[in-house]
Amino acid sequence: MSVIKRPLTTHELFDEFLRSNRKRRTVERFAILERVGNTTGHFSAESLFEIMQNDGYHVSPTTVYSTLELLVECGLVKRHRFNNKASIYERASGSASNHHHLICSMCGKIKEMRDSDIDTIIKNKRFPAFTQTSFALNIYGICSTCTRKQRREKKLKK
Amino acid sequence: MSVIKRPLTTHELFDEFLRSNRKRRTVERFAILERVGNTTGHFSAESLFEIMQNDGYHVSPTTVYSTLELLVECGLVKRHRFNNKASIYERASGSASNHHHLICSMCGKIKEMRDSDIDTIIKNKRFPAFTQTSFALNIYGICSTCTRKQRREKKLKK
DNA sequence: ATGTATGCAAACCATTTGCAATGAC
DNA sequence: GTCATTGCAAATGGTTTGCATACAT
Repeated sequence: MSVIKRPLTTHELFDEFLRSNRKRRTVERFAILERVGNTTGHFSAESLFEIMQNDGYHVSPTTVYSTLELLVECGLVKRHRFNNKASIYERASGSASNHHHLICSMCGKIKEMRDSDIDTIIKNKRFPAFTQTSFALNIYGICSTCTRKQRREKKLKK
Repeated sequence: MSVIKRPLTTHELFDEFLRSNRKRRTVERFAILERVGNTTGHFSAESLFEIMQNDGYHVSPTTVYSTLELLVECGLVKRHRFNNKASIYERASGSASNHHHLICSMCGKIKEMRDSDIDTIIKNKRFPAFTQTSFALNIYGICSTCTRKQRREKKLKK
């Protein structure tokens, strides 16, 4: 009997999640998880669907949506609703590399940002009648490109 | 000539915003701003539209949407996209009373939370090539009601 | 006078739903 | 065998758009 502990793979985590919630472990669900595992940044339900198609793997959008919901539920994927209509997803890599988003109010571009001070202070906060599991921090502002654009436009007005 | 400074009213702020952006100061826009000023918590575009109707003031949903966008643009209103499909708005009261949201992942209920330590650390953060104007912090977790519900359900399973 | 804003209806489009067929258990 | 899941097509619903009319400038 092995006592060596290694972190569970995402496959194992998802498997266990499905098992313990009496949900079925279908090939589609694991095929989707696999493609999610290959993503590096943000992706939409639609782009994930296209990735599957390009791989020659047939799944319906319906299944992509429902599986993404499960993955969000079990914490393997994060879902964001920035300013566009479509939801944006991303892999929830280990909690160590939690990151936040800088969103330009002018062009909508999104950059990632890490800050352990912020992480620590928020994670250690306790709230009455509420058990924290995670948090999302979105910082709005103007990116340097748009700042320059703004300056140019102001000059023209004068 | 008066040198006494008082904070501008939201009406004045909006007026100035419209002026300087060469947008028209229509009665509808100010009528909507007035109703927004009477709200206390979260509201949707639809509920705001209904408030106007109940007041006997005729505006189209189109105008409500476009005016809300202007109000968000000039910082008088905040827009949130939590987990439902509809956007949620709220008045952006003075920056002093900035607040954040505790969102229950099970029932979706949203509570407000204030924390000056968190505010300070985030506000004072500087980012490369990005000028911060505001931020939104959403904390996810389980509310006490749902925690109790969870415990009951686990007992039943056994 | 000029052209933006309004309001209606129609379009949009990401997501959800209904339902028959499939397949995990 | 049972019943959740899949996949298609159709529905949903908040939001946006097109366009004629009204009105701020």
